[in-house]
Amino acid sequence: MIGDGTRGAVVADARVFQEDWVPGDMHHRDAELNLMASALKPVVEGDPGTELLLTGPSGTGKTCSAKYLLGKLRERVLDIETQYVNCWSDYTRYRVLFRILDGLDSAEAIRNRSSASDLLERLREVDIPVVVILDEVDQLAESAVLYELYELPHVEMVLISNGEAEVLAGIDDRLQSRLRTATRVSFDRYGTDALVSILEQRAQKGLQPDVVGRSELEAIARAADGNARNAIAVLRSAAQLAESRDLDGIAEAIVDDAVSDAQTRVRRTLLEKLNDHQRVLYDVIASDEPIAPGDLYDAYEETVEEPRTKRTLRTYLTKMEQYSLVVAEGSAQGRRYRTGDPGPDDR
DNA sequence: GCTCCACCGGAACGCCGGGTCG
DNA sequence: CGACCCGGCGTTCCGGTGGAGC
Repeated sequence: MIGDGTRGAVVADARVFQEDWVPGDMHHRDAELNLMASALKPVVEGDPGTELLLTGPSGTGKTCSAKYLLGKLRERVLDIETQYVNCWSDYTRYRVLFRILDGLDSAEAIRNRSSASDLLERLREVDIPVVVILDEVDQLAESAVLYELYELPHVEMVLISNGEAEVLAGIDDRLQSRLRTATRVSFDRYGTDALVSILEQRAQKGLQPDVVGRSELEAIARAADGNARNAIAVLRSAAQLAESRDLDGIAEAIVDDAVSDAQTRVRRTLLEKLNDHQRVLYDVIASDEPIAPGDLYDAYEETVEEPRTKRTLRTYLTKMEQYSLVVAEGSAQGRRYRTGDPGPDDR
């Protein structure tokens, strides 16, 4: 097998199970896709369209639908650019603009000493329509950039967030009122049947023939609670577990193990994103939960050689809370921290 | 070719207002 | 009310970078 080291007895193409994989045809999101397509239609004809605002719980196909639709758009339209930005990792004005230009310009056109204003100017000079997906837009620290992008007539924004309130909370009034005309599309959790059909699609593309049956997929779908991302992650874990155990298929008995394996994988991935100080904080909480803020800082201070200040720890804890690695309960003196479960719910 | 310096983004952090529990 | 905690905001510091001057 040339150029493909991913084949095994069970897994045929591991790429299908990666989070950013976009299927060739979307299932169960026809109504949402139609709404989105009609909002983007003027853009294709060179007119400004209305901004799109996609909301709904995680794992309901918001990102996938947006990427899918923009992919289709690029197939049909020559003079259009699309770009995906995840505001979770690119949360500053500079990084958002850089990411957008990154997909448009040749890389060397962006000099490292360019300021954010330079980048905005460069984007202003682009002479074809640009459709930008801004995923997890509520994570943006400098939301003023949204207004700057809105002001560019040839830039069309697709904003994605769990809830509308989260988006509107951080942005200034001018943009808030203008976003009232945005096309809103809300995504609901998938039903079990829909999840099974999504899993079937992935299995057909990513697994060897006949290694998993419908009843196993149903078991996985039921465990996923309407969340396609989780369902696919569990299927991936199940396939890898089956392979490592030298089985020739995915039996229902393996599903429970696959669920916890997928959770472990998520947690490990998140923990790897923490710096040393944040990791110490997590370990302190894990070893002595629930723990009061004062005690947490004392324990941290004893462990680390050059401790950060309390103010910085608060910033760290907020971040870890957003990852769902940490849960904070109560307020003021009643505050307690404990470890959380990254998984079904949002980060 | 080398050094110095101006400038950038981003992290750390001090300050402080506001909220809340005991 | 007092002690404690959170988080927004402005400032400072630092590493990276590349151009000016020698």
